[in-house]
Amino acid sequence: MDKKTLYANIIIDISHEKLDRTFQYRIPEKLLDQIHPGTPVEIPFGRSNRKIRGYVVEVTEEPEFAPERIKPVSHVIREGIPIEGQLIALAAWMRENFGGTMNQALKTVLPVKQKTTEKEQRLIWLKPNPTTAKSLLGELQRKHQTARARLLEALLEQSPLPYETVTQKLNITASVIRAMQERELIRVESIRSWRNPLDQMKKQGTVVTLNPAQQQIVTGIENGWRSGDERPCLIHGVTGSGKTEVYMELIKSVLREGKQAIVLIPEIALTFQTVLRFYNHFGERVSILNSRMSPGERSDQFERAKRGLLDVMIGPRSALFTPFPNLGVIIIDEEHEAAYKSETVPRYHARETAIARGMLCGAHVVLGSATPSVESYDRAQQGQYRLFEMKERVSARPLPTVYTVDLREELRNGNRSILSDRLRKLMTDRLEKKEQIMLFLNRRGVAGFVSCRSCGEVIKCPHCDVSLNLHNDGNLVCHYCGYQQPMVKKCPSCGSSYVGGFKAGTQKIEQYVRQQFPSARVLRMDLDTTRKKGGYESILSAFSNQEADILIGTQMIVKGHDFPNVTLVGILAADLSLHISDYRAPERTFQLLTQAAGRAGRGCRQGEVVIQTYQPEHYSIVTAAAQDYEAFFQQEIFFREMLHYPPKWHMLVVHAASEKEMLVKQAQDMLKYKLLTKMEKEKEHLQIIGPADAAVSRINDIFRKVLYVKAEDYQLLVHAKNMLEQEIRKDPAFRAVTIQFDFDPMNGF
DNA sequence: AGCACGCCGACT
DNA sequence: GTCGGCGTGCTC
Repeated sequence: MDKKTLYANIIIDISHEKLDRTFQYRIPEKLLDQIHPGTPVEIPFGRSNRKIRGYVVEVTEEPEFAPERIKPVSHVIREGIPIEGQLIALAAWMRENFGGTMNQALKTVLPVKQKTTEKEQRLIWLKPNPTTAKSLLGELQRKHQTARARLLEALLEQSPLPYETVTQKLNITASVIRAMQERELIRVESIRSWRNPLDQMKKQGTVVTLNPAQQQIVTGIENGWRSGDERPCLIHGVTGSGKTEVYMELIKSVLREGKQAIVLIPEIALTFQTVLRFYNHFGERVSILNSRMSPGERSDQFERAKRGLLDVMIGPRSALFTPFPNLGVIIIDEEHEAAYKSETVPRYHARETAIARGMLCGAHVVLGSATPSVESYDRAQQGQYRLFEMKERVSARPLPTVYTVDLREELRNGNRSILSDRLRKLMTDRLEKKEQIMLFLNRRGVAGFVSCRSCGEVIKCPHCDVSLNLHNDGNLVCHYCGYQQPMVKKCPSCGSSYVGGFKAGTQKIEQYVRQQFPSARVLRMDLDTTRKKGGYESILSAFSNQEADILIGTQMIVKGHDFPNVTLVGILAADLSLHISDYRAPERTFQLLTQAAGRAGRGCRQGEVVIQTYQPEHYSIVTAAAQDYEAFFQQEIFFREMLHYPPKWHMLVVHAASEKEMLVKQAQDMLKYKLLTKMEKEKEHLQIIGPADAAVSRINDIFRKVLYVKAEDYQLLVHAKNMLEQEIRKDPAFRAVTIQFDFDPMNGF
């Protein structure tokens, strides 16, 4: 095979919007094996071929330009890969492993260059004293050097002047400013003031002492690091076991080596208390990111990190790309959270990406959770991660007592209400004792599954083992394979005609609770009540200040908030989240129940938890009630293996969307055909399912279909994706269809 | 950003 | 004619 000429797309190391794109250069043969995405190179640029630095972003065979006009790369810059190069290399890794274009990956990793924000100010000062300046002005006017005279005159009036005023209002170009600087007529000074999200915080300087269990874990992890063990560490610690102190201790030891730390947390857990704990420890050298910050504010934080003004960055998924020059550790708290998977292209998983970044720059990765993802725990079992267990709550607070209530039995006993007898009695008791209660309804993602109220049986797809969804046309549909059947009239298991969907929402529950306990003060927290700005915080702080006795809510009430006075948690319909049409439903359910249960008894009093369910025998519920993660995991991994789901197998979802339904169908059929023909050899290791309608098959008149490809080997799916991406680029038939890839999806389909 | 190019008025 | 300043447009 003859050697093709390769080209490198390169971004220039200059911060100016006009140059914020790639330029293409030829790769000389002798540099071929040294040039990869992220490599810093020197290139000739512009008419004068002045030598400048750039970063390789992509290597391609396709010249996007008349080949004779493409200049060659001069050479590779050797001395250390700076942070930009690392992040570009990371972007390339993300593109390869999660799909999309290099541009999309770069936009995710490198924050868009901000135009000079209000906070960045360059000032121009008059250098000579006014008398000399005046005589100079006369001279300039005599020589008709209009631009210089204009600037000098303005400066005599007022000095300093902002750079922008000078260039825009006075219409002075940069070349004039440079020339005047050289002749010592003016002085340009840039002041950078940073917006600091933690400005008003007051440091309290607490001293944290670790208990023996925490200290043991810190020592264990550090010993591994010292002996060169580069495997990620997974800390499995029950709620309340004090993982945060362990993180802080690990961060301290990394800082002692002059390195920096990133702490990822789900956005919803980024509370004032959490941040304050870190701030008390690390003071001014901590910053945070969150979704409410303006682009300018965010890029300020990145800029501070890059300039060595910060040591610790706390934030959601995107904080992973903080440009620390010498990153030492990445900590991912609540590593099982679905929020770590991006919903936009590239659909990367922060956990995998963190591990990739760790490899690139030699940083350690620490994962922590009370309910580790099945993926992570499996890897720990396989020895790919080091596993650390924290089984006790701090200061030996007992775990709550958990009762499971069978709602079918309640129905037989004539109780059709939302509250079981046991929960009602316990609620009355707590209201008398002036202790607080949380009622939890895990109903997110519940889209019309059908179950028997009498025996608990859920109508499932005979091919996919996920629940069927009731569509408006009266049919039951499987969102994995497209299987359809008419709505059942009777329960196929027990013959009862009491079958249907579960409809109760938080509003209805609130009404009922108010009616049952007229003297209780009730708060409700769901999408409706938190939509208003600050609604979320105000409800939480009201409950925290004991302005209410009962808090009713969805998912969002169970994530990481400590209410010491809560001693009773009621989970109203635990099996609701079991029936999302998603293979992760049992895992999600176990996690939610465990988290909800963990809310009870965080203070000094023992807590109690009531789990109401139609399926008390389901392993997710049994193991959650027993607070036995290990048992849940064993059961779950067995099913995953048997049904070829992640982490034992891997899954590539191909989404196609278009305004024309025909085109979507054609595109998916074509992609399936390509998979079958272009991967002849590997075909037997692939399972191709679909195409089928997406869970929401039509949004705003855009039709959507999905195709599933499963394989035991992740790399085989990457290969399949690369092949399909190439076909999509080649064939104009795909122009009118949007195709996206999603590996090991997290959020239903 | 930084450079060349071309236009324009001023000076010899 | 030529010189230097100034604005414009382009950079693979």
